Amino acid sequence: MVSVVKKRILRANCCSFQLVDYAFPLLNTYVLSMNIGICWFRKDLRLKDNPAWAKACTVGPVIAVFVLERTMVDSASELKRQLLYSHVSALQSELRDLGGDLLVVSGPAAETIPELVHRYRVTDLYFNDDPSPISFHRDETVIGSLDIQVSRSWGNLVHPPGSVVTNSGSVHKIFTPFYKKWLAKGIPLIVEAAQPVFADYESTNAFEVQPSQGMTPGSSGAHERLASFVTKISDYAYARDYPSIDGTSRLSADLHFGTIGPREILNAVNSGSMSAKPFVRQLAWRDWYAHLMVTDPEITTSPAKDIYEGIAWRDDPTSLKAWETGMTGYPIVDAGMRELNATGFMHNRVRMVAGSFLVKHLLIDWRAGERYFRHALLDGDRSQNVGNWQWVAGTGFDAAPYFRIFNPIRQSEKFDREGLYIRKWVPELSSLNDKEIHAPWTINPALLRSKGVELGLTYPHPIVDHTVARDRCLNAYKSARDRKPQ
DNA sequence: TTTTGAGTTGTTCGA
DNA sequence: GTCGAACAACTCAAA
Repeated sequence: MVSVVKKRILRANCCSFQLVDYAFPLLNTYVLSMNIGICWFRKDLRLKDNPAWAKACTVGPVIAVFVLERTMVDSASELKRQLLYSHVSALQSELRDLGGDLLVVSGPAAETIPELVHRYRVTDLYFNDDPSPISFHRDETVIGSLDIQVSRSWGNLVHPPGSVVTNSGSVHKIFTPFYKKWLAKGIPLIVEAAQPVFADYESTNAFEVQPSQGMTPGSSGAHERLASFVTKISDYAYARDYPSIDGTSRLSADLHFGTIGPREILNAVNSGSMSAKPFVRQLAWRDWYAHLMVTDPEITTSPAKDIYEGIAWRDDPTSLKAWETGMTGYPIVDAGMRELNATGFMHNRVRMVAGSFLVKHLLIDWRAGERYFRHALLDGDRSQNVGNWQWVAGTGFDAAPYFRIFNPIRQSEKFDREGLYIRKWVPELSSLNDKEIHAPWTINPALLRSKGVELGLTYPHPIVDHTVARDRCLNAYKSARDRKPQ
């Protein structure tokens, strides 16, 4: 489906002519020119609290652009792709309500942006930066091919990278001191955009949007989710640990796509209050992981702590597949992976358990898990995903110590005591009682059969033994540490 | 420069 | 069943 929308020409307020030094500085030749800006929307699919958009609106006629790149499509699950498309469509509607439009183009940004700059005689490019080195490299390439003004902002973090540092100016490697400094800076003001003046351009749709499944897309959806979370934020500290309770903010995908910014969230949750504190702390973690990736881009693909460079990861595609598909035989792990595959979301507590299981029980490289999560999670974001996987693997700054190995059975008993979460996502075990459901292999096979469960047939045998896997993991990490004495 | 205290989310063992 | 210690020293941050 390709719909072409002819744009109204809006020139009424278009009076931002100015004298600029143009093309021949040595001759000191001034010509009468007009600024035309592109606001390049990426992971900031909103108009409110968007510094790039706010700046773009102050200068002259503006063209709102979204570039759909191959890499974006390839690295995302079908669910994630559809969410992206529906957020982009929502932004397009918002812009149309303002009398403008979102120009959606397909192709590598390094080609499409320069083409647009040429076609519309663009003089200024605005966008919000992304902490991922892959995005950064792309942006550098785009900028390098242009000879126009470029304005970059940090729109999706509370405080920009480099602004929260130790007394000696370095980036914190421990979270708590970072958090204290971050808190002390307060909440930055939210920038409001002026009424935009749109340049004359046409929009085409580069993709088809499926009717959304439950989740209201765009900024309005994000604000609905925020409003609903605000009413129960005082329960967050307790409720967030229990996967059968809907106690988390469910704002992670909005933060990833930028349908809402963290500063707006901080304002809405009354961030100084005691009840908001544990949640605000999580937003600080988000900033920290982004800051670390900007200063230390290598952590995207290698351990932050180099003593762990030599861990002898196992190459085991069969186990990896079992993990990905929720067939490990550990009910809490499988429930998590199945929730992920079905919905594009996984509860935070279960992410830790499932992540730890892959890295420590299966001894599979955290990068394999990082790739899978980033693909499948609607909120899958490079800086956040890498930060959290390095935390789980124990290889990150201020990460879990290597000997802290989650016991998937204990975690299940503790945080899904009644098996509600497991029964929802692993229905073949739903006939088991609260005691039996966490570790079905410990139950008498005849009893299991009487409840319609036969291991190896209706549900897998556990692919590793907890105690054996735990020892194997400890040894693997220890020998990596021994090999790299420091 | 030296010193001191602190460090997301756990598990296991033995008293 | 409950409790404290060990896990393992190490790095970081700030006084």
